[in-house]
Amino acid sequence: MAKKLDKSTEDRIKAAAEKIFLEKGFSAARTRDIAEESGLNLALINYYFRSKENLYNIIMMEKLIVFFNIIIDVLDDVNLTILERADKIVNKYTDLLLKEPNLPFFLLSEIQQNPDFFASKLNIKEKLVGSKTIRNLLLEENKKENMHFLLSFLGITLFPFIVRNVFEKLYDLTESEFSQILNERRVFIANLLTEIYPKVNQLTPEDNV
Amino acid sequence: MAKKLDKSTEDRIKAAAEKIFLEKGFSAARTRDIAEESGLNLALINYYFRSKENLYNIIMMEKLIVFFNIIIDVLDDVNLTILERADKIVNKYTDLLLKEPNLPFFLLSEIQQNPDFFASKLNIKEKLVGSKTIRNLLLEENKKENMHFLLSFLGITLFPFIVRNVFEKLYDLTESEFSQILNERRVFIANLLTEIYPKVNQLTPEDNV
DNA sequence: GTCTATAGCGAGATAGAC
DNA sequence: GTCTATCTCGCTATAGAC
Repeated sequence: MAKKLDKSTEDRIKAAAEKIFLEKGFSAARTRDIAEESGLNLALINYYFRSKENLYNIIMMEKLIVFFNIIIDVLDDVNLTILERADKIVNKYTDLLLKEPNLPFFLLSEIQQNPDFFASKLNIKEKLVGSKTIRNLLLEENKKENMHFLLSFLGITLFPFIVRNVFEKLYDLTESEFSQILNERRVFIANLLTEIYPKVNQLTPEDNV
Repeated sequence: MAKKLDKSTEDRIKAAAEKIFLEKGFSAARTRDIAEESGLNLALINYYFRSKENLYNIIMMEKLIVFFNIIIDVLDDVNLTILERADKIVNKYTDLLLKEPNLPFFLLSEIQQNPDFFASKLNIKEKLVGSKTIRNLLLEENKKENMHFLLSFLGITLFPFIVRNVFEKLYDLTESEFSQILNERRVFIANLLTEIYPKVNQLTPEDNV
């Protein structure tokens, strides 16, 4: 505690860049926007980070890690049942994405533009696909069913955050009204998963408690 | 039939622009890319469409209509039960998005950058929120539950197309392998909806058959 | 380390020949 | 209508004073 209250110049640039890149994406973001947002000077961005692209990559890496670690950290926690793990993932994503609404879209656009780079970096792939739970899911005979379940679970959890803007505009909801829906959704998803639990139950025999 | 086999210059530019904009988005797309893709000349883009932005808007409008009409057209079809309508929507989106994988992301990025413009244009909002079925969903006392159901249904249906690249890379799937999963998913979703049908059933009393 | 001024280039748009 | 050549501007990056 009691770290420096006023952030270093480097941190101020990073914070500003994070905001701008997450809002606009790489191409539409201008280094001038970042300079203005940080209250600092254009030249300092290159002094500290060498180039716009380098700064972008640093932020993108950090965000990829934050995002995927939510799943990675919980996936093989054998102290929890599958449903408890699912619940924990839902809650952690809800906490994160209420704070950083632009995050899913930011990561998607990066992966969209640069899929091979995404696959090779950060050994996210190894950690995810190498996890015991995922291996169980994918090595079984009903691999396809498991893939559908995974897509559905993540869809139910993440899709509302991805289309947040669309729904707010279509239904004239304020940000805080939609935030409330997203908060309530933790329970809705938990109930939904319980209802279809027999199905889940079949899918990961080794892991169930 | 027997329309001109070789498309007009205008159509060739539009086709090329569609491809490039859907791949790269507005900012990253260059008019030079579009010229090259069409096999035509840079100057012709401005001759026919006046500006990059104008060309982009034309394409974006068309795509918004195509995308939202899938829901709008089926929503109030009283000849179908709610489940049959859901099924039809799933199948129509699957057909469309197998052909145009970049479409959801393209529309999302537009709405992300320009939410107010999206809301005001094309009276998509009026058509969607004005539909009898949606009004029933939203005017009831259990409005919140219905919103959750809608988010879940669309999430299960559309999310796999949105994260297509991510899953292909993480699980080393070819395009055609994932296409097969998406095709099989029509049935998976139909079954899932049947399982949770009692819930659906409560939600739209006026409409059920 | 921080700033101002500017170099250098890439991209959209257009003039003008055919 | 279609092309080549070019104008112009806005952006990233950097030189150089403090």
